[in-house]
Amino acid sequence: MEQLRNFGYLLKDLGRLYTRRFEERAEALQLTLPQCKTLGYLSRNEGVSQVRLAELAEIDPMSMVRILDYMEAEGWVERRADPHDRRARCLFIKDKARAILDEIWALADETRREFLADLSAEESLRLIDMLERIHATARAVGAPQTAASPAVAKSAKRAKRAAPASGSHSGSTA
Amino acid sequence: MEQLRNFGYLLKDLGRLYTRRFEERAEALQLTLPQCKTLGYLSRNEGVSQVRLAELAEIDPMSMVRILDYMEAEGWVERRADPHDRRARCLFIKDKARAILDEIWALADETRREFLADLSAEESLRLIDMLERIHATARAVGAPQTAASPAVAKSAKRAKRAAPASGSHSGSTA
DNA sequence: TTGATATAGTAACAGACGTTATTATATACT
DNA sequence: AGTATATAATAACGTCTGTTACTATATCAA
Repeated sequence: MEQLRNFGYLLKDLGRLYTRRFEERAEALQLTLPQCKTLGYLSRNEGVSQVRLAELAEIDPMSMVRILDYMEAEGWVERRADPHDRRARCLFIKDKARAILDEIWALADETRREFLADLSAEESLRLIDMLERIHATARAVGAPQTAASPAVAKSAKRAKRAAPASGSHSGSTA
Repeated sequence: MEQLRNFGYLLKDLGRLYTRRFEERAEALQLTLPQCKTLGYLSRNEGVSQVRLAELAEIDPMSMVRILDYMEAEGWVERRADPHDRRARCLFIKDKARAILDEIWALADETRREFLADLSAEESLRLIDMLERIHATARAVGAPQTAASPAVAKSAKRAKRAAPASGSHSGSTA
């Protein structure tokens, strides 16, 4: 009963640990997990726009901008103008990136294997299946204003919950 | 085979979605997930020091400082001087916090139930069991310099991977 | 056409989190 | 006692991620 309460933290922490471990392995490449993921999706969908790629990889478009900024600057990917839409860019991966795709898969495999070491092959599959089902549920719950909503817009402003850098928590702060 | 590669991202994203959902529910309290977790552990271990609480909750000590800074400023917890060690502080929760502990458990239960809605009770238990086993593995892997290591210290500096705020690849585009 | 609205991409800002360095005090060693 | 080392807490800093607002272009309606 007690550990049920830790469910959320378990997820959060596992994500953190996995990311850290993966990026530790990928240090020679100087690429983060989201960057690698982006490269993976792009390699199978060259020519797409940024929004499209963001959709495919389920990454926030603004984050995608930053990922691409870095990867373009480092010569992993290329942004070309879209001949049909002057707002859009078509994305391509460069040879430098193509050359390391296999290495990225290998790193991901290693890391996953390491994490799943205590589980049987069958358990691993069931685990991933369950995680995917939960993920589908979670995504549905998280974005409820897709279909029929009176366009009310949720505006509840979030107050700061972090302590100010320094100085204040003596004053009043609010 | 393909989805196996998403394992890490699945974890990361589930953690993100869970945290978001929980904090959405907890908005009236103005408490984040780590803050709630801290409160939970503190309620069962009043009088401990910050490092000890950080250990118990498996939260980085520096993060714990910030969590407590906020919660002290808001009147959820109290830091008292330790009579036996002038460096340390003894931590206590205040009545304001004690009054909402049950509410926090309820929020956590609701959120977890929501996420696990598509799984049978038995599956949920197995899932959590597997996640905990993975977590143990992951933590062991992540912190290998516990026992016998020649105190070499890992110093590999990480270069910046984020694109600089602006300026560099600007030139024409801006 | 002209005007309204949507969309692609981005800039600027804010919050959360991790890392390293610093200060005060405690403990161990000689 | 006197020096070295460890520890509790924190400050300062940097990166990552999310949010909001803005610009340029496209699409739709009259």
